[in-house]
Amino acid sequence: MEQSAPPRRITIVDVAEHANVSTTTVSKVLRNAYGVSPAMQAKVRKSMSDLGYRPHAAARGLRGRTYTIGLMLPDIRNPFFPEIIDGANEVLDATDYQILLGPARNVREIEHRVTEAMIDRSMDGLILIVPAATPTELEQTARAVPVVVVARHLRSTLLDTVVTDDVAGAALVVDHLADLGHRRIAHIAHAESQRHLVTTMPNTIRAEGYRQAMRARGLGDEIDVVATTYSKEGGYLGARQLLARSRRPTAIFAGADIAAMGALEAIADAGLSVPGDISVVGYDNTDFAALGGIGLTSVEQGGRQMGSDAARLLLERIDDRAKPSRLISLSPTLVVRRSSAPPPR
Amino acid sequence: MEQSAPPRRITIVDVAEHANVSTTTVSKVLRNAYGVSPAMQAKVRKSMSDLGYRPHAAARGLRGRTYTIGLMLPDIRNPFFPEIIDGANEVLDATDYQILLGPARNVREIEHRVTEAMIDRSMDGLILIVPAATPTELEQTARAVPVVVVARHLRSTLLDTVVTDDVAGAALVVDHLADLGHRRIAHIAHAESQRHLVTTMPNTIRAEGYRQAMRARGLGDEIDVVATTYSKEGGYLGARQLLARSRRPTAIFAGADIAAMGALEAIADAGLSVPGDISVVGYDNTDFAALGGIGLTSVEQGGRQMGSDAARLLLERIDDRAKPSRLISLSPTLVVRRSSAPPPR
DNA sequence: CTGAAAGCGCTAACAT
DNA sequence: ATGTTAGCGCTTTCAG
Repeated sequence: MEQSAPPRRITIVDVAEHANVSTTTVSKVLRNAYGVSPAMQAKVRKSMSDLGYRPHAAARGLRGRTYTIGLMLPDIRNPFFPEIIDGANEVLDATDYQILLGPARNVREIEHRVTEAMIDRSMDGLILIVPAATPTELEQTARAVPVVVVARHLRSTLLDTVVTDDVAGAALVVDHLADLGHRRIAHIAHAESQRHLVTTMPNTIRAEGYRQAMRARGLGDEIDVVATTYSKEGGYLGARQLLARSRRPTAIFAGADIAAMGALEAIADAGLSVPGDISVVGYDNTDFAALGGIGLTSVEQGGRQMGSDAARLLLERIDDRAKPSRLISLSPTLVVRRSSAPPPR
Repeated sequence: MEQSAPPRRITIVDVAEHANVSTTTVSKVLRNAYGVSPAMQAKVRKSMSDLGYRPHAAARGLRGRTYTIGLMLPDIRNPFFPEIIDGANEVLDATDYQILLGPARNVREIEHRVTEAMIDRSMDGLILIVPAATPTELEQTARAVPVVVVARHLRSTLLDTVVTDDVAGAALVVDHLADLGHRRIAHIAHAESQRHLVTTMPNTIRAEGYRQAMRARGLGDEIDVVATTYSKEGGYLGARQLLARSRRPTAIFAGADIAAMGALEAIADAGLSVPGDISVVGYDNTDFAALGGIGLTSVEQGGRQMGSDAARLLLERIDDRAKPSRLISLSPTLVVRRSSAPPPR
């Protein structure tokens, strides 16, 4: 009942009084700024902990930094993104920066709203995971705040980028399956609604990589792509279409593990076995792929690495907005498990 | 190359000049505050859109609100949480509030750090999903900022709560399996490391509900709980232990769908079939449970509902911090699918 | 109904 | 090496 009024926050002024110094000195200690004697340092720090002082990030932001990094991701249901986030946290944990997540729920408008919200809250930098925005929009954002884009194949002087070589990743899959003797290798893709994004989105590049690799193996006539979405439902529906073909594929390459999950369901529902009747290969090598009975062959992108690289690039750009932009491209590897084997007969 | 200096932000002052009014008026329009004539309203709004003005949330926060709501969740890998988040967004989308997520990575210290970070960024309110903090700590937090706790069985005058009846949920499962003829019904629980939290955490209450229900059905002697974690790995390990029993259970009740997933893997690895050899029931009714081949019987908690209720409670508390606290308790239901059937023979 | 002016907690020139 | 002081963009008394 005693709805005790929220006790007034301890401010820099309280600390200054307690330590008998000026607020400037306290501020300097706070920022580890140059020009404070060790003695002062200690005295001020003592006052801070005595009083239980915590800097007010929002207020700091009005002049300097908020020590906040915004991470936009398309949705929170895709198990690949946590890897990236873990990677980013790995480097940020050691700093004063705090990550806050903004999921875009796979809607362009929401992505836009979230991104603006982050800027309006004066975050120090943004990590954008597979954003659906146009390159122009992204550069616009990058003009307002340091930005690192993850998993979009674009290059700009205004922002840094971290990607994996999706063409190579798709080729790994096709080559692996072709080496096993498969010819009818189908691909479940994520449909791209934005026409101008075709050259920069990982899903379209993965599909294109699949086509190239098929041709390179002399399997151009067997190219078979169904475009749904990278989701359990998408994989399920895609696989159902493929299984209904008169000449059924002997192998399915799903553009994402989460879609492979759906495909596995559809295959089971159809009374077929993996890999006996049909091989399945995923992409992302999420922990689900590794687990027990499934044993999904999948492409490892190095999500943690992408995340930590992104965080590092961002920190460096925050410290020096003028530094030349960088593009980090990681090479994928294939992790072979039980879901891929030679075709039947 | 033209590292054009980030164009200065449009502020309330620019708008005021453009509209030939004072900043006060602009501020009032911004907040829909009382005492501005319709004419003024229109004029100011026009200037705002002409200039592309966007309020600086961080600056607003220094005096009033930031229109930001922080949502802390234990981890982003559990597929149940997105439901809650969707529910919360459902009500918040219509407002000026923006949700930002802070994952705690299942570590108490990180949860604490995240929560403080949200307060320091002067968020207007916090939604805490299954926090691991003690009731005292939670009340402490609630003194600093409006708080709604989701999925902890606690009652406090300082904060609002949304829960489901976990005792009833566990009973639904036990009764269903017992009705099918099962006697050796085992439970995979999430171990509680914090002793004092035993009475308020959903996992412990679910386990206790299981015990009660078993006794009520005269199956007290068959009670069998393995405590691992609510995760794929936890379910896998738990099921392996259970399958190794000399008298193997004929049914497994996993405290969360994600653990049930692991259990299903372990059962498949052991060469057993579901539900032929063993029945499996989950909790949370995540979309994974519904999908295709799996068809997992599971307890529906109404995650979306929990999320939207939480958001509503929070908005109301933000508007009136003195209003009496409320506890919303939802009743779970059982969704029966193919993974549960009568025991063998 | 509208405006002037004093902060919110902190940083960054600019003194001293 | 330390202190004074003017803002950052906005809200909010308090006058008019």
